[in-house]
Amino acid sequence: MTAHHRRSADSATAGDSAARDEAAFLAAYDPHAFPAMAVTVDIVALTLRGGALHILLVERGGPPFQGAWALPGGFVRAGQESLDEAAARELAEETGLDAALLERVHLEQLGSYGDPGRDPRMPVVTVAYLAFAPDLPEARGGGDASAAAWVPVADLESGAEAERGAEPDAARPRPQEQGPGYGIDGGDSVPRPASLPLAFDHPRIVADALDRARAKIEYTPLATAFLAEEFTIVELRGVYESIWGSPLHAGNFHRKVLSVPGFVEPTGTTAARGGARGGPRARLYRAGAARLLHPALLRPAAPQSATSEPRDTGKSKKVSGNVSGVKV
Amino acid sequence: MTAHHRRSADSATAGDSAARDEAAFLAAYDPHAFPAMAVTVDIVALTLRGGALHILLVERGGPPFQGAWALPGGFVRAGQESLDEAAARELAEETGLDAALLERVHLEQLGSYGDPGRDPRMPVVTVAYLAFAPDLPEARGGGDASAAAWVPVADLESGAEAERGAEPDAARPRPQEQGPGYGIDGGDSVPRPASLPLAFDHPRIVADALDRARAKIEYTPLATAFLAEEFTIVELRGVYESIWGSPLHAGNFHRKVLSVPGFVEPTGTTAARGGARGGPRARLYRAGAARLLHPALLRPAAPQSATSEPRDTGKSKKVSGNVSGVKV
DNA sequence: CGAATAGTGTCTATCAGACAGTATGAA
DNA sequence: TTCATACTGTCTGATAGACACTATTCG
Repeated sequence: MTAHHRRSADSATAGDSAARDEAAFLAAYDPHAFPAMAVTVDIVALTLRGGALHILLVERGGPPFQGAWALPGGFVRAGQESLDEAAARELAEETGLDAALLERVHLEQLGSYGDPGRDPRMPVVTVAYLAFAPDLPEARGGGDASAAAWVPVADLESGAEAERGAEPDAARPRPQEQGPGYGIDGGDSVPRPASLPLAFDHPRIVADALDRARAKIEYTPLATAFLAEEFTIVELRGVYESIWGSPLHAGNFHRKVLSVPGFVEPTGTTAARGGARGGPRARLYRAGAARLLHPALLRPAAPQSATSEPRDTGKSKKVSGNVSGVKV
Repeated sequence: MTAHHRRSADSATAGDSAARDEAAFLAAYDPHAFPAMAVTVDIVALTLRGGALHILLVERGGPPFQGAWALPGGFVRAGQESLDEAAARELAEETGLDAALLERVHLEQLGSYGDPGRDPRMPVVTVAYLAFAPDLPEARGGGDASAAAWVPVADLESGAEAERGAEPDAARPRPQEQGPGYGIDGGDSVPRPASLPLAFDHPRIVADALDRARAKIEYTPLATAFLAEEFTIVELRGVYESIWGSPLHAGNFHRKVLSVPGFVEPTGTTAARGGARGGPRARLYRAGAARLLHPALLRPAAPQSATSEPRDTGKSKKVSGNVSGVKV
């Protein structure tokens, strides 16, 4: 990490190795001796609206990829903020949330992307972040002309109507109540590239983010980050079904959640109403203290194709072997 | 991500929004309109030597942190290589391996670190990588004066004798055959910062890498990356015991490994000799085709402290909430 | 031979999933 | 009253872990 390497930096002070005073070294130090490139953060912010998984996107106002959708993000303020801080700042700017609501958002680093040519203008490394948010008010955009909107994730992965327009949320048939909320990508777990025209390499970042999200709610209680402070087990099941894209057995899910220590804790109260067409009032729960689920809530096994190769979080490859399609 | 943001870039061509020709846009484009910072890759390369987990480190030849150990790494060649390629290149340079051996190394991205002040010279973002390697020949160093060596991970996490010297592998009591190889950090899963003086924020990177490694071998067959092409079940168990730091039940482990489809496949041959002090010749196996283990080989449950909070891979936090000690 | 080791059989507690059953409350 | 719904009971198959046992081979 950093610049501890014998190349440019240390060789610049090569004959100077006896200088024990690091302060003096740093005072005489020339930061421009290092190669530099642009560093940005990009946020894959997910939320549930009307039982369907949505992602926060912005519309590009200028080239390249003018008119296409892109992940919200921006430059890291070098030397002034950490990567985590930059991501939190960008998310706040883009959503227009106040501190109270942002408090409930889960934000974690997803990975970095730096292929040459991923931005046609110049070399850029982006550090992608993944955010889980409860249902938020409409995005306000960054304050200038660019539009920010919550877009159904299904529109990104369902190939079809993506081509025609890609207008903000309001301009398309909102899947507000489209029956059960599950069905992100039909359930097959092989990550497909997004088909709605996303700028840059954002399709891959989104695909990686969804993989991570699907895996993360297996062994952490982060599914609760999509819900209000108090929620019912049925609502929690809806989160899993929306993100995994497949229905779960109501009874078994209920018992399983209650059996995992620290996952949820009862509030003692019940929902104001029963189900839409009758039924008892569901009990309300809060998120528990556990940071990890033991035992985990494993996804229903994907229809495995002999040699399993379903979910995987994080890119990986064999070094210098053109294995698995990654050129080295 | 990238530089799709309304700040410097797009505003530089603000009145120009009718310019549909992206080629023309890019020709007239000034890359220096973007803020830039240094980007490096750092490698946490792990291997097993004599039943103990080792990490590849280099000794710093100049300030800052002169004389301290650091992770091998270097600058990303902006625009010329991907992050993965940069990591593979640095690993090859540092280990002096030829392509044939590098072929067997597993390399994956770990995460990025960019706190302000992590390098006293200037702002640097590093993209950390995690590598699993079979027992490799002695590191050769980068070709110049800096020393590169495989250091027992126990020396980093065991507080004690770390202070006194931190010489390369040969200069200290080699734990070549120190009984069973398990015992990285005594078994408690709370990640402690490394105590051998590592430069920069490398202690945290190493801690994150070990967490990732311990989790990764649970649900992937990557433990085989630490072994030769053909191996016995007992050797495979040694990998798990060394990385998890606790002994496993030999019989149950044996049956479990063979029951996971695609984990290992028999070669039909047996080892040349039986155990050191007698016993049948063990059968030899190759790595199978599976990329994920189904079901997974879960770690023995850590002695949980009521509200479990053991293993966790990947940094995470609540936005703008000073929760979990991460300052925002 | 004696002892250590590779590998297997068996028992038990736990867990996931299927199914059925009960009580509640909106229409 | 009807019927969808929240929640619980029970059974079955799979799995993890503990223990015992056999067979092999080095010293």
